[in-house]
Amino acid sequence: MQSELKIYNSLSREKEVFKPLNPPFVGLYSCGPTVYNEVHLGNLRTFTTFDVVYRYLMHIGYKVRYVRNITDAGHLTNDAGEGVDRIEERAKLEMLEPMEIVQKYTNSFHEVCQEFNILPPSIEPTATGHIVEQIEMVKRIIANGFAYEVNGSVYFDVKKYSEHHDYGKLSGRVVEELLEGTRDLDGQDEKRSAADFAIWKAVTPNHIQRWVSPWGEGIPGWHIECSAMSCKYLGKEFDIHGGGMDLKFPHHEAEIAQSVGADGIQPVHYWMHANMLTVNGDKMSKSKGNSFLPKELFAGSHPLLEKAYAPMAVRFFMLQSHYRSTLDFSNVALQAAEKGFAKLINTYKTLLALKYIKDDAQKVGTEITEVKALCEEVYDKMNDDFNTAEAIAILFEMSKKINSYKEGLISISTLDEETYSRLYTVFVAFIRDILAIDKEEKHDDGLAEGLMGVILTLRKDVRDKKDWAASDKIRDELLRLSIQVKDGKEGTTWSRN
RNA sequence: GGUCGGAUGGCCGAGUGGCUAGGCUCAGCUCUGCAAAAGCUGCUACAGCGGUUCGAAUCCGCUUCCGACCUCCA
Repeated sequence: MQSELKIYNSLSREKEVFKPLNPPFVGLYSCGPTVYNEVHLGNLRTFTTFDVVYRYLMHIGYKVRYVRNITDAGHLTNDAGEGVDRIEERAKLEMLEPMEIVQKYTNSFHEVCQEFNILPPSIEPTATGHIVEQIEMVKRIIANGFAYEVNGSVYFDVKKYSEHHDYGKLSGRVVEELLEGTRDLDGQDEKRSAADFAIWKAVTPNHIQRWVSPWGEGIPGWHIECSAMSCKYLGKEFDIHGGGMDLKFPHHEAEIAQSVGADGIQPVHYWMHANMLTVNGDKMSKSKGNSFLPKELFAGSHPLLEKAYAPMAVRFFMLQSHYRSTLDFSNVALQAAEKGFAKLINTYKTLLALKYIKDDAQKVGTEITEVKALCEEVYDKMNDDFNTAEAIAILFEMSKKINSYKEGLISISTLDEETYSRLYTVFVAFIRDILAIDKEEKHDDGLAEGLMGVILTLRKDVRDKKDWAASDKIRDELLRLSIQVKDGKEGTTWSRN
């Protein structure tokens, strides 16, 4: 590949050439789910985005340590005392221990990831497993004078911090406005300013999740876990931090402040933010009631869904847009993607079965140049801030070539061996390792293969006798079982619809 | 209200100061006993109004509309 990898950095609002701190190693952190509930399709878009980032970085030769956390400590929905702890709320609802809730939805999350072909990260740390690290970090922030304790809770002092550092630089907030924007909420009196946020929170006696700290029993603040865990596993300074756009403020902004407040070092070199999945133009979210679960999608069991969709078709649908654009979900869009996806996968299978025939007499320079160019362009597109949409467009160009070789419309010998092998390698790598859309659906054992072999042999007999009625009857009946028979020049093949 | 982002052909969705996005749909053709698949051809768009420029959909300004964040959120 000729081009350098460029990443759009939310911090600078520009695409920057990616320069890792310690090549060939790359530290990648992305915010994982809070496991009080099932993840929905919108959540999955972000995880898919960073899965592709992870896969691509590895593909181009980096040794990546990918850390994606699990938030399993409950956090109050606001700092002002009357906030709800969603994990405990859920625990009461399901009459389970908070840790049972956490385990249940962690398991479910992992299952969904697997179906979506999302790789497990290198390290998947939990917030509750790192209480000590979080407490230590809070101590360091207090020691540096950027936090204060009130009634067993510790708050980050945004005003104090902003006297020395730029709070709001990631999300484009103006500190003065944040500090002025005090809304008179009850129970907010503990905080010196409305902009301050809890990094340790005292809990009421009936709260189930609780840990001992120097400030009494309580729970860690939401933002501190990512700071503490990224620091522990990737260092005080690391390469890439990702997450959904909706985490930019306050979560990521707070992370920067905490890390700088504790250690005086800007933690992240490249901030990446994945945009939202929308439904009829509105952000998909649980509170808006327009979200659905992956399992509903795969089963087609939701009023918004006209039919069931295969996980890989949905993954492809997401990858057909750029991660920084919003992507609008709709049945027509998904069905269009489904067809394009099937086309690409058919080409992939064709390619795996294709045989290269070397014949130097048939070589055509323009064909070789064209195919070589495609192989380079597809990397150029990915190097341009992981533009999967454009990369997929190139794959479709390659697809036309590959199908033409198969159909004999273009002789495969127009390519020299090196170019053909390059095409093969690149196409397979993109489908299988980078976009990772080749996961076969769970089907039966080899029985179908065997039965179809028998049926097609018998059908060939009647076809040889030009008994088209019998031949078509077999084909029509199989079609009713969603099996498509294709009579090609090289014999008959079949596929599931 | 503040901050930021977006408006692209029948639909989805990239991108860009002048050169084909791509997919889906539709029409036609080739191939085929017929289908399916595949290939080819056609359909040429960038919200509106100004400005900069030899040239803008792409840069600047204004207008309209939409969204995100500002509270838990991927």
